[in-house]
Amino acid sequence: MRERPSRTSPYSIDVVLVTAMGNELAILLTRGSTERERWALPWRAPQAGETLGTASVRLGEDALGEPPIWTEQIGAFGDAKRHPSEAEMSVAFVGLVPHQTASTNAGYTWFPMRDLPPLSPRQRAMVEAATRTIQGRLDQAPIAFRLLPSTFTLSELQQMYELLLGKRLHKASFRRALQGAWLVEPTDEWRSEGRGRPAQLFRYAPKKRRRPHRGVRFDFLYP
Amino acid sequence: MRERPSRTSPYSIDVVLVTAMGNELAILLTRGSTERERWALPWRAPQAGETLGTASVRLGEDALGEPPIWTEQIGAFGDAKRHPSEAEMSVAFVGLVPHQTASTNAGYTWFPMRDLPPLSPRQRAMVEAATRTIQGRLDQAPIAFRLLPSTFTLSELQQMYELLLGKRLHKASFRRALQGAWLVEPTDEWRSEGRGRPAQLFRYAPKKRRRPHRGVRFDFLYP
DNA sequence: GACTTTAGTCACCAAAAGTGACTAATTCGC
DNA sequence: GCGAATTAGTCACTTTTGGTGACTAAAGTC
Repeated sequence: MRERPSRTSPYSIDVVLVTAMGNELAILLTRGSTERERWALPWRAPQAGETLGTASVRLGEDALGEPPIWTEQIGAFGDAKRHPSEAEMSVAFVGLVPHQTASTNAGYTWFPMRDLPPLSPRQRAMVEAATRTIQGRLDQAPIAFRLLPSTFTLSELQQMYELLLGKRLHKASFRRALQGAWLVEPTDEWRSEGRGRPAQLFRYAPKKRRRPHRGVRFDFLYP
Repeated sequence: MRERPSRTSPYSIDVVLVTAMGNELAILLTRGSTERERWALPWRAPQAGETLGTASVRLGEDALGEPPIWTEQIGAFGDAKRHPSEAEMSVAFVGLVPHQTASTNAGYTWFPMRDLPPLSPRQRAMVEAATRTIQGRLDQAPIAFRLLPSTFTLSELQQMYELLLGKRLHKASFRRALQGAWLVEPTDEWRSEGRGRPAQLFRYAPKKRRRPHRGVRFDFLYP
């Protein structure tokens, strides 16, 4: 990403690295030295012998010292013109970073998602699409678990889901659904955190389960 | 798509055009004159002043004489190497074609999805991803309605959903869900089709509806 | 020890989905 | 014409899932 090819690259690969910081989601930005000091998502030009997926992983490694724990392609963005590169088009990925490993290499900074500096229109669109991708995959991939430490309390897990979904959940309903899905198993550790009853720690340990067997749901959003 | 740029293009834009033919889904292929007579998805190199989305629509127009009634990006494909173009990477779209307009321009042929000729690995991956994209959007966009004529019987609609989902649905459940979603309204026409009671014709006429208000669903697929 | 705070569970109700059986209206075979 | 077959449309019943408030449990605070 640092070295700029002499000729403008036909497309770029960008990554939206997401982590949970406190009660907020945060994404990683860098200040490109050549791009008028503007903040930008990490990106690079495609390199020979490298697939799109491995390029996105390398971007994460360059920024954090280790690869994101989960990545997924968001899509190709070519309609919003402006981009830190002058590439006509960009392929974007989301990557999840557990909070422990959220220390960055020099030149990279976490920004709370609610308060981002100005980005190029195309990268702004990527951040919005990243949120939608995460929310859409939330019940198909262990996204919340990847953002938590390996053991966690059920309240922490619920707070993570609330953060990712952007809405409050009812405690009993959440736990009932969780139990039905056989996704967590209790450890024999408990954690006392200030006042209140200590909470039992759980780990992510999915078990085989009969596929939920549903019919059609017409969840149309528009009138 | 016909004219080949002198230098290999950095990427291509491909489209998976889908229609319903009889009891099967079909996709549109073309036999590129320069690519060893192999069948391929319609594709073209990016052109100046054209966004990705409009390029995919133009591909549909070139093949069918009119644009697909609905398109959506599937994603960028760069990992499977071989492609009719020698582009390193391709951006793929799905497009829906109503059955009435399924007549093709010269050089294009519909193939039933269950029985496709050999395609390049990358385009094969696109076809599989197109199916997943359609199934994933089925309850968020009026995909089934776009593949049917403007009026249809509820049995035809159910058969379309069964085709797209690849599984049988229960008649009463299907209709109950449909009614709850306020998606169709009856016309005063009936159609008698061979034997059996004539069926009432309906049209797609969504009404405003309160958003279904659900909690978390953990539909994890893997053990 | 009374009060507060957080964890964890329970019971009840409402909504949604699964299912088989029923009635209705037509064509087919005779 | 008439019964059998076929397809459409609806109903009633059961099971499952989700929403919700209230309850008990175990810690800290004063």
